[in-house]
Amino acid sequence: MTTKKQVVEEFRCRAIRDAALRVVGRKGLEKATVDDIAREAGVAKGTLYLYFRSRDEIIEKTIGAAVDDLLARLQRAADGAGEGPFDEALERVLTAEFAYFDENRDFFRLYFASGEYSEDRRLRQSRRYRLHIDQLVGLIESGRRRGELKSLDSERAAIAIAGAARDLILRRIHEKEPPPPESDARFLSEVLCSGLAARRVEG
Amino acid sequence: MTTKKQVVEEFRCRAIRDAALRVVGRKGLEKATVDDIAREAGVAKGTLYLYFRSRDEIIEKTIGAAVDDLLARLQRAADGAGEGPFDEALERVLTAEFAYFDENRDFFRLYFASGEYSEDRRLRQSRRYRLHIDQLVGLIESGRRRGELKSLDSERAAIAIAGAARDLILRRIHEKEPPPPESDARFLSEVLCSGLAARRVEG
Amino acid sequence: MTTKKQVVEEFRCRAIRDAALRVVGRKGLEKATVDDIAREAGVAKGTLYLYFRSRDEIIEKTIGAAVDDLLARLQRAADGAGEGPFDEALERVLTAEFAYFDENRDFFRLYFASGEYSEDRRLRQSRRYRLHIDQLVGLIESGRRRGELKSLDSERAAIAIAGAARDLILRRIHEKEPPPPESDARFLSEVLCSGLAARRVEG
Amino acid sequence: MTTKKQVVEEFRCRAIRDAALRVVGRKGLEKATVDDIAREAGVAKGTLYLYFRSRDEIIEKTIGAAVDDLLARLQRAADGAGEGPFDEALERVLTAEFAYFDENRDFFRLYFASGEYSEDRRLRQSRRYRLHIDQLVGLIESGRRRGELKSLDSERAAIAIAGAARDLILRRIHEKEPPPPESDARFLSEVLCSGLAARRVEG
DNA sequence: TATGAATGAGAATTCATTCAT
DNA sequence: GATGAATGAATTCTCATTCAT
Repeated sequence: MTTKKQVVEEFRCRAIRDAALRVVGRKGLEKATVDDIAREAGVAKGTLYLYFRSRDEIIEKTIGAAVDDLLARLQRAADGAGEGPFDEALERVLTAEFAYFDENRDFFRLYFASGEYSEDRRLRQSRRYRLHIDQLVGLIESGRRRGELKSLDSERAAIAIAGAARDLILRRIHEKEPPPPESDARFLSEVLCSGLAARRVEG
Repeated sequence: MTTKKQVVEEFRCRAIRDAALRVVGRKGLEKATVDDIAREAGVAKGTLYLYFRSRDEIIEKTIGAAVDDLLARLQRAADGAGEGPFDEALERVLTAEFAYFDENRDFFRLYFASGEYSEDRRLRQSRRYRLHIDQLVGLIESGRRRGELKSLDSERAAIAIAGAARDLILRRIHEKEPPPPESDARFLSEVLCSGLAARRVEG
Repeated sequence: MTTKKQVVEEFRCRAIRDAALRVVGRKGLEKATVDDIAREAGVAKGTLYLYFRSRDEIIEKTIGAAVDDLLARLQRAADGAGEGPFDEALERVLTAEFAYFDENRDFFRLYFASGEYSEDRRLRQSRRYRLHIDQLVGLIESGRRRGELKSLDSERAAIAIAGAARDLILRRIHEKEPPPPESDARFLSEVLCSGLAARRVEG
Repeated sequence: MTTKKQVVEEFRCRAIRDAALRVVGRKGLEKATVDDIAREAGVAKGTLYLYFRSRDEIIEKTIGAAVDDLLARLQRAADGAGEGPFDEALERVLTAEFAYFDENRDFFRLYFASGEYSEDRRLRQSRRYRLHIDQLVGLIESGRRRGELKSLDSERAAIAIAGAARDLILRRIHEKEPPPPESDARFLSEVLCSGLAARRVEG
């Protein structure tokens, strides 16, 4: 059973993480101070330490929860696309990803900031990146099983897709008026599926 | 004429930047202290301030010089590939990029770290990113002029290529025994040129 | 209403200023470090920064508060002397000034130290000096209105009085056994009122 | 005999002191760095240490030489006035003092800065202040011997005169268009000789 | 539980002094 | 003698963490 205590605890934790997300989005990962987060959350500094062991844990869990959230969305997009052809499924997943970043610039900044090197953090975060990659691998594998795709190293392909998407997101963020998410998603999906090369009739 | 003083100055600056590069690679962008850098460079803390105005300037210039170095290498790879077919030129550029990161794990870490969000820093660094993108745009445009490539938004394509390469580099770094640079380069070049989809005879 | 928080804040600020006063008295204006002041105040260094923005602000406010304190005392002395003859009023003001410095050697040192040249500091402090001068001008003007004094440039006179008093204070500080404040006050008051010249019957 | 070496040495020392005087006048006693002084003097930093043992010695000797210079001028003014009546002699000395400061704003700043508290410095400088006071004492005593002045504590009087003059100088410095030196000198001389009080026929 | 004042280790920066050239 | 690059101790300021209320 979930006690009232646990409910309150979870509520507070989320409020703090949300505040941290906003502050990190605004000031960057290392520049976000515990003071900033407490003020943004509307609680006293000491309170943070009732729910988290350290500043690092706040940052860690904030990034973790945000990435989990993104992955869940992408998963839903991929799942819903379960049976359709690969290129449409991919397009849908990418659209979900682009749209998510458009809605969450703060999150985006944090997401990229989280790439900042730190041996410890990277190791702890890499599990999430793996999940993201595994989603894409699953999508590719299922396309291959249906004969839609070439036989290829699906993990390498997944990584390439994730990276290409990431940089397109970066561009979207910097642009005053980014194209609709669907546009970038279709573009990338097409390049990836049919390539850049002009079609030649296969001998 | 280049005076002796200027030579010494440039030499010292480079030594300090090299030290900073190693320290940042080891400890991360924000964790690298002025003490660390001085110790690594084998000079006194005050000496750093003879050549740089502040810690921030050291970091800035270190990243800048390293990225310039990479871009110059990539440019050489692309230039040398001037006349060849697009897929080979792309492969050569990507090989150069992958090889560079293999040789410079420290730099790699710094390069990704430099993605850390900071409005100021990002803006100042973005010029270099643009140069990288422009290189790829040039490559694509020349492929298109020769009729090798479809008509497409070459900037979007360049960004996607850069991102895909970046994440493959990431994987290389994490792997104990990454495949040779040529392998990843050929893989990505092929995916990008001819797409993931199984070949179907058109119409 | 004055909240408890404000009371505590004011109390702490005063304690820090008092500590700063002692340290500056002991070590001089520029030699007084933040560490010194914190130690003297019996608080941690960081605490100072909860109440003051910078070392400079501590010094500034410390001098300012001390001078305000002196001016208030002198004003009380001058006010109390409101109706009496000029020479007695002046004597009372000077006695108050001398006595104040006797009680506050530290302050005295700081007061003179505050003369240290610094365009900014001087300008900010000059308001207080003006108040001091204005007090004396008021005293002189009221003496003139009562026909006790010659018609003269009362501001120049006030400045001369302030300066003369200052240097007598300096001497008091250096002497092992200075004469009672009343003695110097009477001396200066007499010189200023009736002059150094032997009396001649005016033809 | 004065060797060439000594001539060069004295020349260099003076050049450095002059530079120090200007820098201190511009930046204040504690803010004037060895770098500043060397740059102003047009020599290398190390050179300063060939002629002075430390920064402190430079400051010390600079102040000392400047004050000696002033005292010599005042002495000349007082000497020249040897036989005249006291009030005229005093007026001449004060005129010389005011004029000197008008010509040397940098010096003035330094002179006041030198009042900055520092037990050591004060003691070393006090000899010069004594000389200044002794000059005035001499002037007063000679006036008394001629029956021009009341019988009074001539040292106290000398100190009061010095202080009054100092603050009038301060005012001159701050004013855009100070009155001619003679004006302030006459004013102060008159106040001091015949007092502020309206003349009453002595019963 | 919640608070927020206090802490103090740690970071960046300055500058008097030295010393190899 | 003269130089000025190099030094590193000393200084100011920041901020994660604690703890008495």
